[in-house]
Amino acid sequence: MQNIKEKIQKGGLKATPQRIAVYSTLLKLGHASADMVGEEVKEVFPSLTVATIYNVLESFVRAGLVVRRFSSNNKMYFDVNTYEHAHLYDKDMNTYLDYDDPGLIRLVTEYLKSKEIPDFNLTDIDIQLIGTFKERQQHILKK
Amino acid sequence: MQNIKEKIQKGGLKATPQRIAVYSTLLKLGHASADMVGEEVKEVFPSLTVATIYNVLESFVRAGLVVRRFSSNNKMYFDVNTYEHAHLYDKDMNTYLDYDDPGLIRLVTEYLKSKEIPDFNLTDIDIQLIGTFKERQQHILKK
DNA sequence: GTGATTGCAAATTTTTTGCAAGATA
DNA sequence: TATCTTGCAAAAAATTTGCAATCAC
Repeated sequence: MQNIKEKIQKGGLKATPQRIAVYSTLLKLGHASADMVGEEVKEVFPSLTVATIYNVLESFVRAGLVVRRFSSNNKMYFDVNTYEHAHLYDKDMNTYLDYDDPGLIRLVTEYLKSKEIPDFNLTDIDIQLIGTFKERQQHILKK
Repeated sequence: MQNIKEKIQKGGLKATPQRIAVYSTLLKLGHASADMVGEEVKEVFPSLTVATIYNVLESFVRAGLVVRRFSSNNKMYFDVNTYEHAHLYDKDMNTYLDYDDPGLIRLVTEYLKSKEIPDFNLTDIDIQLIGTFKERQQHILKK
């Protein structure tokens, strides 16, 4: 879409085809590790290099288009949804699912407003609900 | 201490000197990446290998003595404090600090009790307060 | 004694870098 | 055109593996 291009430019970045491809892949995936993006983006843009993918993702983070996601395996994850939302994290599969519950975020934000954490400049709240999905995708083997 | 040995054995593991060294290092550090543990443990046990450190940490995780910490850089972190607590995460320095606020955890736990998340077996809640520490350690350069 | 654990070295996986060529605003 | 961005290949960083020697129980 055209508005992807605009978003990228609004971040002060040049809207190259590579960036557009990565961004729209991220929109599709929601949150993904660098190589999940790589796998997926190759479908539409086979010539993209890993190095470029990392470059692009890094530029997105700097521009605030995307946010680094936390994980407990040793991979960097990225997330396009910059609105506030929590995550369900499947610890067996290392996968994320958005958990969209404005009430939860609001609750915590309100609570923290009353506390003043000394010497800390709070910019973000990240809530992960850790567990496992019952059945469903359990047949997919961890590689 | 003697009770480190007991804790390790209580987890069904053999209390080897390496494990004792790693565990007491973790107690000292609170939470640390594998190579932070490595750096630190070498002081007291110089012959320890990286491979062993990873083995030991992995065995601790399996035994429930230690918990994998979430991070947004590409490193695995580990945490000995298995009681529930939130974390302050300094995004510039990639460091953690315990944020010990039982009220916060309780608040969220209570809230989620009322919700039933479909198909999800919730085992843990992880709250990260992301930001930067004002001054203080800012002079330490990121490597 | 026996099975679990260590340590080595080498392999894998993930991320980063330097730099020349190319594309964007 | 001037600057930013890409792509390559190679390096660095982080984690894992196979296997023989060793140790804890």
